Amino acid sequence: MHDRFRLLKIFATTAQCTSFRDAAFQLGTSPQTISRAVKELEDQLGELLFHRSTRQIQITQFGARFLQEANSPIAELEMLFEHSRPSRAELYAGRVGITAPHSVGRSHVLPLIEPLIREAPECLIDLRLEDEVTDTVGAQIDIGIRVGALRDNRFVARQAAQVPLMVVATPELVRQVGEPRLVADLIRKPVSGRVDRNSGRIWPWRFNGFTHAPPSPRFVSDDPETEFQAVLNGWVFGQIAAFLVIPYIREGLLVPVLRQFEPPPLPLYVYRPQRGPVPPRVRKVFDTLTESFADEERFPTRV
Amino acid sequence: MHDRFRLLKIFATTAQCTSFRDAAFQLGTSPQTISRAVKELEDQLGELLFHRSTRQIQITQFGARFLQEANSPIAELEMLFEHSRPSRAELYAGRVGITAPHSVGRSHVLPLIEPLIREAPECLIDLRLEDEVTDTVGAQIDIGIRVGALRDNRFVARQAAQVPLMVVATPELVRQVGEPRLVADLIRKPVSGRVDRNSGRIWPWRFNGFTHAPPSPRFVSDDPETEFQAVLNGWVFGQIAAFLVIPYIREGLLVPVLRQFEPPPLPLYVYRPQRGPVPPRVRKVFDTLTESFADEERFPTRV
DNA sequence: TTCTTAATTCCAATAAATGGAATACTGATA
DNA sequence: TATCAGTATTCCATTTATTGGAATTAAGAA
Repeated sequence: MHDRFRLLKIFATTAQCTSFRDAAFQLGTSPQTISRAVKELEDQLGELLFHRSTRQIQITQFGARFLQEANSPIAELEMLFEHSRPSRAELYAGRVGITAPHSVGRSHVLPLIEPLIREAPECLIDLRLEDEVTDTVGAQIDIGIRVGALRDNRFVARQAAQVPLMVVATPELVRQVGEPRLVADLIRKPVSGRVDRNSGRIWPWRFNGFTHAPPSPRFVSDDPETEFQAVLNGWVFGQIAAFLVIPYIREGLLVPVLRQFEPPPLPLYVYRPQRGPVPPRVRKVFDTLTESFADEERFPTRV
Repeated sequence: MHDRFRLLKIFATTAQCTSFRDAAFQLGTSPQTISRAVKELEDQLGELLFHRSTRQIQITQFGARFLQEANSPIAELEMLFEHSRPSRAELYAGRVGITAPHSVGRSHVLPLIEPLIREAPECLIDLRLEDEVTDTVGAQIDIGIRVGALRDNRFVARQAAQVPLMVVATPELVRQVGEPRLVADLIRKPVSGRVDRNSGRIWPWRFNGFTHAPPSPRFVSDDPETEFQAVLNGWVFGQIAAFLVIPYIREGLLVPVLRQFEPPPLPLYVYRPQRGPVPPRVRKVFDTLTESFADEERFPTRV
């Protein structure tokens, strides 16, 4: 028996009992175990703890003193484990690190977690917006949100929503340059392009079954929202995530075009690192996020 | 791994290291063990303790806080075991319960342990004088002293000295009634008898190869020293333990008779309960006692 | 890209804990 | 006085846990 804490626990309990048998019953074990544990503790301390006959046990003077000294550490250690395991009041206490792309994070994650902040005020949300996927380990990330395929298999990922890509422009722009009817028509229209921060290359536009690299974009940025702003300004056609454009389409500020060529929607993943236990607060945020993303009201995927 | 203390110890050590491998080396174990222990602790707490990749480990925010909280209990528990194990200064601190017959205890044990009390002032000697052997368990006895055979085998006993039995009387009494030349002569002399407290019967005198029950003792007591006092008073012949009479013989206050029939000396045992560990102070007293009893100066066995 | 090193998992060997049966013993009772 | 009931302890076989080597996976450097 090498578990010092258990040894102490057994000793402390036994000290309150009239026999080893009682102690065994209270601890849900056998008298043999008690006998062995007390003996082991005695050997470790080099002192007798109980005078014992078959009819009675009596704590030693040393044992009584040791019991007094042991009580505090026992209690402290128990507190350490009990207290660290969150109880109702602070079940959700602690930090939850979230990483998300700027586009999703600023406009949607924030509103989504608002009820959560009210419901669990003990919970500190640390939302880091970054489009590059550098959050593998060092960054203290509990939950990640990404649009598109996840290459890393160390995550447990859940597809929470679908993100259609829509080619949009302002009604004015469409009136000026005409509405494209085929993808090939885009060649003659002003279009935007987005630069992949990692590779430095311009992302090709996606369509149903094929891709189309804008040959001569009129505006290029590495930031989706900046690109979107260019579209809103009426400068260019852009292929933009549905959740960004749908509110504007509904208000008539943007019009979608080439809808029959719309590509399969991109998956939106909510994921978390696979290893280690999942604290309740993290699970709570994770569940809240996935539920909220599935809510068409909060996260529109259709016009 | 159920040893919470070890878990904490591993965690605390690892928190100071740059890798699990380092921690394993410091703790004299393998990286597997570290990995498993940290994982186990994480599972018990429901929280991640280290962010870790193959190249670096980084303690979690929760881990850092937990480390702070854990430090005190770890230290306390270590103190409990370290401190309770006596260190130089108070190696001999604590109580030593000794039981001895009145005759031996009052006159000889006290002087024998005198140097010990000076040498180990931390040590509390609790000397209980009782002739009956009732000190089996409840009485907090660490060391016992008995003259004669020990029936109980639960003791580890050491024969520390021999106690010859001598038939003595005052020179005056011998002059008055004549010196006995044969054991049978005792029938016509005044003799003492000692009552066994347990059985209530009078002990027979012992001689070399036979015993002799005093047929008509002139004085009887259940206390050896009272009996001895009667002899000193010149009332009777008595068969008395050598260590009591020798000083008086040397001063000429008593004379031994019938020496050629002297029985084999009784063994004097120093013993201690077999079970449980032997604290240094008990061993110290035990050794001091056995050594002292073997010292002819302190415990005379020959005239 | 490949190479090196670390964390982790798997698995078989080793070590430890467990509880039933037997033993030894105490205190009480007939 | 002898027997009985109840307890601590030891022994031993079974079960359980721990350990470290080998293989796997991954991250950072060259």
